[in-house]
Amino acid sequence: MSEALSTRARRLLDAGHKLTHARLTVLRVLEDGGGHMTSAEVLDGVSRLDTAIGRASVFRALDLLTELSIIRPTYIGTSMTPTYVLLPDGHHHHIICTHCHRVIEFEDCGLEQISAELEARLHVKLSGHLLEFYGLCEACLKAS
Amino acid sequence: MSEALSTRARRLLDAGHKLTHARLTVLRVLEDGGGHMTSAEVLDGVSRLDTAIGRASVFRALDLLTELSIIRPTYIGTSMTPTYVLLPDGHHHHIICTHCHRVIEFEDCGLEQISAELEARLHVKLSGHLLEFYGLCEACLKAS
DNA sequence: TTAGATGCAAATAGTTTGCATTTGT
DNA sequence: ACAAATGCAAACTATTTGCATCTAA
Repeated sequence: MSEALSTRARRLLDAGHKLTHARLTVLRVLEDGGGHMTSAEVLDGVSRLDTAIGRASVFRALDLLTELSIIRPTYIGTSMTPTYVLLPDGHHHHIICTHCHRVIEFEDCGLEQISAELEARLHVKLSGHLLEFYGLCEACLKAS
Repeated sequence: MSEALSTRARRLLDAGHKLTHARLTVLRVLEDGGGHMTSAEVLDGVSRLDTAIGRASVFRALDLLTELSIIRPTYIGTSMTPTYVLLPDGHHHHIICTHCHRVIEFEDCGLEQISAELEARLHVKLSGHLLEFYGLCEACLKAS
């Protein structure tokens, strides 16, 4: 492990967790996959890189990454299983079409200010956020 | 059904769905429960009101309500099962403590403006949103 | 060195399904 | 009247667990 640590790997370390092969592999799969993957896709990607990594470790890694606000499980569509979204700089924003379940991502929107205000007012320490809008995408809007 | 329809019931009708006993009961349980319930809690509340309502219908109702942006499944804590949140006026905002999983709700924050801007720019029709912040609550912050 | 993390496979539990029957409109 | 929704219970499938072993720090 002579190479520089990725920011996310560093956050694991800083929080007192070990940088294990399983965890780093899950992280890599999420990053390569664009950070918008179901657990099944992550499991698949991981075992493609290394058959020896167990399913349980993948779930444990996903839980840990969630705990650290590095990823966030969210529901897209009707499926009962979540999609994990990377929170690149601690945040993420998207629109979910409630009809075709397409996801449209968009850039930031000045939530830092709200975040700072909440921290001051409620005495909390915020590390990230997710903003989801629901509605009809252009195509479904036209079709309706 | 001579009484006035609740706004939410009306939305079901308007979308072409029937106002069945099962659906209305699920809605009522969610409303009475404060709109922050796991599927287990909803199932429990429903069968408390009417034993005859089947589990499957509850899940089907939750799916439908989600489709209509009346509720939104979200992950609190580490549990694999979602918590359903009512989107009272189409939106909801909360802070989730990543350590103790406490949920702190807060009031609006001027997202209507962003919403309008996105609608214009992306040609979509938005019906609601959910804004989640992640971080440490006051208690966990002090303890750390 | 040693607490923490892993892999395995069995156990669990939450959700979905198929279909005959009932219900809302 | 009749399409839509229901209840049932069986079938599924994703996730979790317990534990002996291994490994990162």
